[in-house]
Formats: sequence, structure tokens, C-alpha cells
Amino acid sequence: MLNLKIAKIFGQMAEYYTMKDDKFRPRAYERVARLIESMEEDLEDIYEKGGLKALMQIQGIGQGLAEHIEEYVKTGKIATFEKLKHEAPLDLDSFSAVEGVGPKMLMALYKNLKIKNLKDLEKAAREGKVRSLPRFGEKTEQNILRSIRLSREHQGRFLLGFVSPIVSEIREKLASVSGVSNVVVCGSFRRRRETVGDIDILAEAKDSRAVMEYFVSMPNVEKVLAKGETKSMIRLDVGIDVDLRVVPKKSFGAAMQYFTGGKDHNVELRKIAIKKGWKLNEYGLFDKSNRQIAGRSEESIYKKLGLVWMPPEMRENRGEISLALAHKLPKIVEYSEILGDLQMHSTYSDGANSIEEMALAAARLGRKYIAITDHVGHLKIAGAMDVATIQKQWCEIEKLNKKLKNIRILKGCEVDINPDGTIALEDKYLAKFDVVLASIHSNFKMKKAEMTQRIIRAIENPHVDIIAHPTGRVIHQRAGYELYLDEVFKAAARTGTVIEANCYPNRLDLNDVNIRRAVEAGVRISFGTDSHSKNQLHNLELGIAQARRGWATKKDVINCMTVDELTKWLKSHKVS
DNA sequence: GCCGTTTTCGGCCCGACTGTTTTCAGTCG
Repeated sequence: MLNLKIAKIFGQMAEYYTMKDDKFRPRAYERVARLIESMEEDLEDIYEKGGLKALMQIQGIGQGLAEHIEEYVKTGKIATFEKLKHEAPLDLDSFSAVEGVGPKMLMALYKNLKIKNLKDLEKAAREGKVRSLPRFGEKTEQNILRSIRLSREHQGRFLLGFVSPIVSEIREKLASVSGVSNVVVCGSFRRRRETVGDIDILAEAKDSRAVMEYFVSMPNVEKVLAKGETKSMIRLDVGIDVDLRVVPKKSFGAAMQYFTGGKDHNVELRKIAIKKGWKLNEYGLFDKSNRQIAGRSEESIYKKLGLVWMPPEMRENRGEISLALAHKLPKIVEYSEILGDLQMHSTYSDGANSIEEMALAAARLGRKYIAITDHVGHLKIAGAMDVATIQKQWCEIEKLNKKLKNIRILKGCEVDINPDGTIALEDKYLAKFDVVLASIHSNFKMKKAEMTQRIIRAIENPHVDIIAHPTGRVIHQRAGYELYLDEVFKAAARTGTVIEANCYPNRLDLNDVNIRRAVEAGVRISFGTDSHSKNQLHNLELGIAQARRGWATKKDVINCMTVDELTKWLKSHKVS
């Protein structure tokens, strides 16, 4: 995709301008790089449709950057970037995962030692050449070597679902230290991003030194990266970094707000403060005479700035600030409003637990209903059921529904969408399920238009209630199939077909951004954990979090219906 | 390079920690 390529170039241009000691270009380039990275519309499409003017409509893109984009669309290159690369032919990519080595250091290394890539750097550091440069020393050299080593082992971000149990454990440990009165995990974890780069923790404590001492000597600490009176940083043996800050009570809300971010959201808030002649930082909101006027609670900060408080999941600078200023924030779906789980597997196909075990475990988590959606069709590798087995499963579900009082089990299935868009089970069988999920499990590499048609044809089947894991992406593994999602959403809205927000930790498919697009297109969303064992049922929370990040409201989510409402609705929602 | 109910020019978010230095630059979040 063109957007990612341009984002990368702008990111590198930002680094080059930093090397040149340009104070403001780096900011402009980096801001736009991050923006177009997460943008769904293709820059090429925007340019083809509306030219430079359309590009300049995008916040942060002016004449200059629009022309760069135009040049790239037309020629596949940006001359200014080529010139910068020519001046300092560095393999910036290779350095990106190395912590503590920024553009300024790279420039010094290149000028003095002709270091162009990671290999050069490692060699020079090993040979002790780095320490001889001005403002470098032995420690810096050692840090560089360590960073290089670590960048090879654990680069990138960690799945939210992977980080969650680690976070809970640390939080409990810290809270048990005597004198500690408050522990809150902030950062992208609190915003519930699908992946988390590091863990940011705030604590309120009588004796900050004692907490820091405890923190850096916890088991599973592989390395202490920094240790001070108010801030320390460790790396756990699993490779993730954890920051701890001890904050005074009167600043705790300000610190929560500050460290929860997101970065762009915070920048916008600080601009609002500046306009009022105030200053906002992690210690509070301060007026002209530097008197703290808010900071004890997060709410106080937002209120003083003229905004309503908002859930952390919304704080991504995706329009929430202007809505909060106008007191017009949407009321996003609450975790407690989700009553059921609409995708899971049992021993009838590739699951590890019986239907009864799944139902009991789900009931313990407070679910009012579940759909058992074992594979049918031709996914034999996942133990797809044949027609006789389906009959047997229905009998078992009927018996269990009589026996179990706290939870209802829906007869569901997950059926393959064939390459031509037909469904891998005859309509006469599909018609008898309470809920039918259709999904793609084969022939991922089709042309974009063909894949779109394939899914739309499945959507048009009157028996298909839900399209499961609609993009097929797997975080850190595969990008998902090529697809015109907006057309899929249009077809889903037209036919009353539901689109799943799959809650499996490395799927989360739809993701937050696409959930928002779907909802805006008038599509209903369903949550399914896709659990293959009862130990995965808790993942529902991960999907709900992404839907909250996508601003879905209660009415957008079919899992908010009671089981009676839902079964009734499922019989009549399709429009042909 | 971007942007404007402060400005079409002159601003652009802010602070902690480290390592290398005797006062601060670089990196990070």
C-alpha cells in the first residue's frame, strides 16, 4: 500500500532533518507520517480524485507535503528525499529498533566513522572505536551493543492479550508494598491498543525510594534501564519494558491523563491550555502565575479545559477533542453491556472442551448466552462436522439448555465461504441453525475485486448472519486479504448482515479503525471470542475494547441484546 | 513544513534521566 511507503519516507525525512538540526520540519513530517500510517483511505485515490487540493484538506498536510505525495504517486520517488539520502546514505531502517540511538548520534557516527548501517555500528562498537568520539564514552558504547542485541531478540510491540496478565501481576505486587496507596497502569495499555510497546505505571506512595527499590528488584527483572527517585524503568525477561513513576497526590490525575496519552491527544490538550494562557504537564494544569488549578483528578483537568471526561479508549486524536469541547461525545458501549459470546468451538470440531464445559465457564464469567459455532463445510483439518454430527450436537445443546439455568446455548456454526462466494453447506441445513457465521479459510490470495465479490456474495446469502474475522489479518503474522472493505460494509448494511469483531488476541478483526468505519456505514457488529478452550473465553474484553476504540455504541452491537431479543432478531434481520 | 476566534509571520508540548560533561545535548515517552 502506498500510504505505508510514503509514511516511511516521511518518517525518514524527519530523521534527516533532525540530523540537520532543523527544529520544526521533523515534527511536521513525523506527524504526517504517523497520520497516514493509520489512515484507511488511499492517498493515491485521494490524489486521483481531487488532486493537490484534496491532499491539502488533510490536517497537517500543506502545499509542500502534498507536492511530495504527488511526486511519489507520479514517479515513485521524492527528489528531496533522494538528495537527503545522497548526502548521508544511511540505512535508517536497520537502526529503527535500536533504542537510545537517535538521528544526532547516527550523524556523528557517520561523519566520524563512516557508519552506515547496523552492521557497521556493531563492528565499530566491538572494536572500541565509538567511545573515542566527542560526547560518546565507554558506557554509551556498551549501551549501543546491548541495544543491538536486544533489538534482535524482541523487536516491536506485544499483544494486548499477552500483556494483560503480566500487568495484573505487577499491579498487585506494587499495590502490596507498604506505603503505596494507589497504582494505576496507564499508556497504550489503558487505552487498550491492540498491541502495547511498553507498560507505564503510576503509583502514589509515602516513600518513593522504597517503591523504586522494590520495583527494580522484582523477580523476572532482566535489566534495570533507569532508576531515579520519581522514575525507574526495567526490562522484564519476556522482553517488555516497564516504567514506574511515583507521583504526589495533588498531581495524580494530571499524571494519569498525561501518561495515558495518546501523544497526539495530549498535544491537542496542551494547545488548548496554551490558548487560555495556561500550562499543562504531568503535574497539573497551571495558570499564568504558575498556580495549580487542576490535577488531582483526570476529570478536573478535562473540565477546566472545557471538555467532558472521556474513556481512555477514545483518546487518539481522532475527533474526540472537538466533540468533548462541544459536549457531544458519543456514549460508547460499556463492557458490562455485553451479554453473550457469539463464536466458540467445542470438541465437536477443533475445540478442547465439551459444550457443557464451555457453557459453564462462560456462565462463570457472567455471560447470559453463548453460540457454539463449530466448523461445518470442508475445513476437515479443523474437524468440520458432517450432517449427522450436526444433528447429534443439536440434541446435546437442547438437553443442556434444559439442564443449565444461568446460560443459554445457541446452535451456531462457522462455515467456509468458497472461492466463488457460495457457502460450503446447503441452505436447507443452514436454515436450521440459530446463527450462521461465514468466513474465509482458504484461497487468501485473490485479486482485491474478486475477494470483495466473494465476500459480498456470501453476505447476500439469506442464511448468513455474520461474517467472521472479515479481513483475515493475524497480528504480527499476516496482513489479511486484499479487500474493498467499504463495499463489504455497504453490502452488509444493505442486507442486514452482521460483521464480527473477533476477540481472539492476535486477530482482533475487525480492528478499531475498521469497526468505526463499519458502524458509520450502518453495519451491526458482533463479538465472538473464537475460543478453542474455556481458558480463552475471557478474551471477550479485548474485542469490546477495540469496539470502544471504534466508538461503537450499544445499539451497534448485537451482543447487547438479551437472548430472547437476539434469537427473535436473528430470524428477521436479513433483507434481500 | 504547518497553521491561524491571538497571527498570512512567527510561533510550533514538555519534562525525566543518562552520559558526558562542569552546564548540557540527546533520547524517550
